[in-house]
Amino acid sequence: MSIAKTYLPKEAEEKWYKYWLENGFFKSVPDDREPYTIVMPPPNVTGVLHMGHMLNNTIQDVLIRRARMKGKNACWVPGTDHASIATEAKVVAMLKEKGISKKDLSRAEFLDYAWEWKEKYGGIILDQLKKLGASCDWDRTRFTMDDDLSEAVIDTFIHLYKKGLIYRGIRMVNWDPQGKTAVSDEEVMRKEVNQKLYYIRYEVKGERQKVKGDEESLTSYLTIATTRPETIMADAAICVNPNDERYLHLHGKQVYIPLINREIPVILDEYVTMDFGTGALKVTPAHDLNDYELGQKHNLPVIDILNDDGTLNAKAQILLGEDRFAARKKIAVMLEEAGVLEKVEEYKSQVGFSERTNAVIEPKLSMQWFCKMEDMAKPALDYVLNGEIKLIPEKFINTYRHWMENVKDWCISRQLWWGQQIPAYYLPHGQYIIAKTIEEALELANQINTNNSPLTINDLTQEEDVVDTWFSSWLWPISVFDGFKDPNNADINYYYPTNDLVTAPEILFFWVARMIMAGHEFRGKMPFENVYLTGIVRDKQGRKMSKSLGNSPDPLDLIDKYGADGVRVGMLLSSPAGNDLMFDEGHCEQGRNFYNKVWNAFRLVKGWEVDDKLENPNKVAIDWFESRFNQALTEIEDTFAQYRLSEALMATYKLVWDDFCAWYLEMIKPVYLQPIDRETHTKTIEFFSNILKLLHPFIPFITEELWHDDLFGDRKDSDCCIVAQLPNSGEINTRLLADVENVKQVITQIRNIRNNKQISPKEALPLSVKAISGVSYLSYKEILVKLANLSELVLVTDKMSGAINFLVSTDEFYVPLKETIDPVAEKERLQKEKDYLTGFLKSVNAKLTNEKFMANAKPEIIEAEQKKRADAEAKLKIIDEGLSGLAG
RNA sequence: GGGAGCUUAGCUCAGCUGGUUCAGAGCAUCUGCCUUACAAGCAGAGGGUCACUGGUUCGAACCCAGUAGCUCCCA
Repeated sequence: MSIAKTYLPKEAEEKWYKYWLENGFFKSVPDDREPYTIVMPPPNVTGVLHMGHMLNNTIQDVLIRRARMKGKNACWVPGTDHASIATEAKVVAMLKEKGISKKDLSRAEFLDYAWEWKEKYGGIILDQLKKLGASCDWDRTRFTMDDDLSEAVIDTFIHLYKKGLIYRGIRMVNWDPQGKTAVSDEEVMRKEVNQKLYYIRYEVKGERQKVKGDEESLTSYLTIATTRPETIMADAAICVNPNDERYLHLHGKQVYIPLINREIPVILDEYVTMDFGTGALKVTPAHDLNDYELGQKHNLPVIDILNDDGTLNAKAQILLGEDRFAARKKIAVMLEEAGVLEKVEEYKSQVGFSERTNAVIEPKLSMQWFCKMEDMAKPALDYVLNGEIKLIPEKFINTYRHWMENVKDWCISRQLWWGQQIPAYYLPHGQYIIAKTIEEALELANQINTNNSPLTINDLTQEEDVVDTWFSSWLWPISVFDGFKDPNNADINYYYPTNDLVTAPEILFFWVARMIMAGHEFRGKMPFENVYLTGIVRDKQGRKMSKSLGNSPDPLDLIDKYGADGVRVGMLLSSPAGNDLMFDEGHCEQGRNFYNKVWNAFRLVKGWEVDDKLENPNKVAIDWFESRFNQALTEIEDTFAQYRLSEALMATYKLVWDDFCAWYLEMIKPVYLQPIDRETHTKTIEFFSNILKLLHPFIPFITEELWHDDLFGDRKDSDCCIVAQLPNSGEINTRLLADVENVKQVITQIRNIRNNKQISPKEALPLSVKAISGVSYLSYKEILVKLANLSELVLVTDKMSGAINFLVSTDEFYVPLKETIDPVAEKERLQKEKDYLTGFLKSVNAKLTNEKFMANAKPEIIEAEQKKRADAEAKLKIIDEGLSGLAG
């Protein structure tokens, strides 16, 4: 079988992914092996693959493939979450296109449409992950609204309610007027926005008569500054700081709200910042969290002038039905016309946006369901603080702790239909029963029913709201293994707790923390051991990649262009844990170049003819690479253990490109068209096979493709790289490794001489060595002769004059050339080196003659310094000889 | 306003408990090569007052304090 000149990723990717699936290599069932489990953070069903998913899932796939190759029973559970707000918004939009309004549909009808939508589009993102090579156990694919998972959500709700951890109450919530639902604090993104600060005059009651001239007008008006003039109709008071001398005369007064002339009091509270705006704050309890608290304190009425969709209602008295932002513009004009708009300033402030719909969040008072967090947060914090759960990188522990120590109750209700409907049933008089079914609720209701006639099902109405999507996903590591339905089943007992969770720091709180809480609450165990936090994928300018900015490449296009393997390498190359990744297509190119290198190295080896009569001239090279490979294996193992994936990849990259391709293959490569000996050939194939294994987690497709080449002999169907076992590290001959480093330096020096003197690589050069370091260069003669193209290598004991010379370690090398060397330049070079060494020796001596150093430094440090001194002295001696030789 | 973190080569980042020959890598750059595995390549080379200022120490990129700039989180 011959091999193509270039690797064609597309074909290989389709072929091998299919092959892996057919052979069930991704599947996992509990057995005697040690499990290694990852649950995929379920992407949104509405989502399409973006760069963040690419990074996240590449990392998971590398971890899972590696575990599989280490003999563990690797299980990667995929799935999606139902994303209630986002999905509902999509479905509403789709219906709108069909000319259907959600209002005209019953809940059941709407849900039918939603499920239809989910069946059609919900699997797209998972299919896209397959293109990346994700080796998930697809048979385990779960969706947060699957029957079993939904049942788990309802059971959990009931469980927590019974424990007193769920309650209903009026609270100021983050209202999304577009999604028409409350969202949690964590779903509000704050952004700095250019706004306007309106200065509005409120007339002071009983001061009107005095108006004459500017000075007096100061007492007849009170000016406030606000960014939200459309809410003045909801004002309940004006608040000033009691220490503010400017307003002493207003204490106890009343003012009139402009335009509607409603009378409100001036109240005093130190909460008000005197130097912000005018120092007078309009208090609007219904439309601002801080104002609400202030209102509670001062017993102010709550006047809510906004409808659920953000338009003004009858309580506003004016601008009825106008959207809040339209109303803002209009009221500014009205205020201006009324002569009460003093000025308008540009102002930057933080505004909350809904993460799901991007609508500006409206603080709104409403009846919502809450989950108490304090008791659950405590143990969840402990898992992380005592190290049972490791956050990688550790710097996130602080953030985690800060959040858990200041946790607020979780608003879990959403005014939507897509999701699990809250199992609360209202009785005619407003009491409610929490029960799994309406029948159960009815039974319970009749137990407390004081009426003579028993209640019927028709008397009960179920709560309209659904629970927050996170109230499903916090159960994910348990529910995907049916840990609620069947708490003692084989899967949950085997796979739980899972090993690693790979996710983004942005959801450390509202997902990771809550999973830990749920894990503790429902299993008494943490849900995972390690949390690997990836960074945000940003563009070259450091901007977060997003659809709206249009700065994100389509991952599938990238795969098309560079191959899945290339993109995987590209994602991993510059992504240390927890650090943002400045994505650059150049990295994917580097990835492609890398697997291309592997491909070509393979072509070289494959092209060799074997001659059984030949002796093996490459024993040293083989021994060296074997040691080097084992050394690299240890390093790679170590970096993986620390979850430094980009470093592990780089170490592998260098082992393959530098050590194997650039050095080893060059050392053993036969002269063109000449055959190679059997032993070297066999060994090299063995090395190559190990390299493929080591590379597989990073570049699974090309390694599988090469694995099946007949160079490796016949393979059974099940003999695949994906399930091959990683080699164990063998002996490392450190002496040999160190010697070869010297030999490589010698070769580099000679190549340098060629470069400088314009000598062709084809012209063989003689080399003499005066060695005192103990390296036996003759044992590396084959390598030196071949890679430096030497005509001879001789050991000498005397200095050679008139030859180009260089030092490696403390050994002196001479290349006699016909061409005479320039004594001036040579002298300069030696003098420079001498100056440097003299300085260096001086600093070493300074340490060694320093009593405190000798007293405090560890013995091995002192020893090292002594060796430095000896080496420097030896080198100086050689250089001095060279200098005096030139002088003479 | 509160909290956390960052600042090392042109770029992206390593640098473990302060101490191996003078701070490392990859990419990019420069020089020379179409040397029959690979120009998606080969062989070389250059490039850093470790943000700044002080302090601790025999010794500081690393520890401490302050300054400046940046990022994130919370309000």
